[in-house]
Amino acid sequence: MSTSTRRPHDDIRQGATKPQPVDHEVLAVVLQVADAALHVLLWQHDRGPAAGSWALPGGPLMSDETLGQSVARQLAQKVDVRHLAHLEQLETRSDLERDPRGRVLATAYLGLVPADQRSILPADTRWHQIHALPEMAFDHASITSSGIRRLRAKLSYTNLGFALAPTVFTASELQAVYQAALGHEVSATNLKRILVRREQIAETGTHVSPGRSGGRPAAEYRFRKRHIEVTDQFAVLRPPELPRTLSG
Amino acid sequence: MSTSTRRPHDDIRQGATKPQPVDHEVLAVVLQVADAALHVLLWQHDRGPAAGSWALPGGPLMSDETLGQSVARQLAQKVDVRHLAHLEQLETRSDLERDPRGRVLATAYLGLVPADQRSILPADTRWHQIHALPEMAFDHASITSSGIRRLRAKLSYTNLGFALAPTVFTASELQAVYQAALGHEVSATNLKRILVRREQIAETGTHVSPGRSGGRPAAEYRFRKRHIEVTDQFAVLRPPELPRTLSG
DNA sequence: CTAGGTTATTGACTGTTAGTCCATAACCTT
DNA sequence: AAGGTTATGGACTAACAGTCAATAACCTAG
Repeated sequence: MSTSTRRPHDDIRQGATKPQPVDHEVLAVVLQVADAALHVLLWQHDRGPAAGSWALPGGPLMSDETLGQSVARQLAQKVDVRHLAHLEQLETRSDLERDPRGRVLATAYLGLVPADQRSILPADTRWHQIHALPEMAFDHASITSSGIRRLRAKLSYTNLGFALAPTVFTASELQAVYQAALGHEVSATNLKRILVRREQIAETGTHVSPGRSGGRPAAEYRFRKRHIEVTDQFAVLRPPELPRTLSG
Repeated sequence: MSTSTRRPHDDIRQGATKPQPVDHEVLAVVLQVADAALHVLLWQHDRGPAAGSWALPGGPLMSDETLGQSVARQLAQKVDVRHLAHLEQLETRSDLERDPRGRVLATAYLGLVPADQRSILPADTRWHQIHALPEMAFDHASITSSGIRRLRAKLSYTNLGFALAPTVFTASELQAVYQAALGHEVSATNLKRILVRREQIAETGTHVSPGRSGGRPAAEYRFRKRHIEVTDQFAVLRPPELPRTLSG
């Protein structure tokens, strides 16, 4: 103990290396579907060791804010944060060499913007297709991959689609969003049936105004919940007392 | 923008709050099944503001180690780390008030010990049943809940059972492990069939030596992989070109 | 006004996965 | 040998997912 006030625990062995405070930054992998492709928000360094390369939005953690507050504050400089339908913590990177300027821990977040939101971006900021990424700073490419992997996994067993789809959408539009996000073909028929059965989406009762497509007007749907929930369907080996559905 | 100096890197505006380095600690939620119950490893504070209450193993991050190295090093003081069959990052907590001694970020890990490993513990350290937890320090109870939630989810859609079960086990033993970890009844017949179909476990060809139980000798199994893998079965809306099985 | 094009929707059919139950197997002890 | 105990496998059902084709509801061209 002694009189030092800067110790997480009471009893710290002194060694060659000390538990000294470390710089900490926040980063965000912000994803949106547009033009049938998944995009990530990046901004371009104009100086420093990574000048010219593209980086995830973020910046240093301030002393009086939580990580969540920090990422929201810093994202606000790049995109309208009111457009973010979802924001969750992803992981914390701690490689000693991840930033050549010195040791910086980085906590990454995953943010999702619905496909119908149009953001006004600063001059140094752009959406990039995930299949045509530019040269990226530090470990940001790797962090981006983590974010995409997390999104794809959660699309399968949660209702996270609400954060990528428009508020109201047709089965075709939803299919296009999932297809772009998952990176492979998706059947609109099957997708709609699965999400209705899981009670993630419901018909609004309205239809697309006829004449726009030349075909039959499509029924419109919306997600029933706009916060993340895990599909219980998916929970293999569920408790025996719970009936799987209300039927029979 | 323009000449504004509020940029995440290179150039930091000085304000009321500064991006000053912050203390960082590592914590571990180490879980093991024993006596038909899930247990978590805790040690008891003998001084400081949380004296008497129980804490997760961990401690301050040193300046020359990654978070993963740090948690391994600190866990070694409480348990034989060679027993850990799995260790993964869980989340980073950043509440300003999580530790009354001052601001400390904490990155939590989830560690798993197979049921047949017997650890020799220090005097201040004990396994606690998760349904009979003592008073816990700071936000450690909440972090423990996160770890348990993560374990239970991953037991459903990954082969993470390998990290809780003994190397070789019978269907009954596996059922007991899953039942304790999941916290509800599990059918041994169904469990074995599901894990065999997913190709997570396979028969060793051996049987339990007769005479120990009075009944028919049980066949023994082992997990085929001892690193985590996601069940592809579970991936709803999988790519259409992939056949689901080899049949047909 | 009708024929044919386009998109959407529904239902039928199939195969896979999971949950339950019971008969049988393989050991034990008395 | 009978009866107890634990393990195993098969039968059955239900739920879930994937595919396809028929039909519906709009359009435009002629």
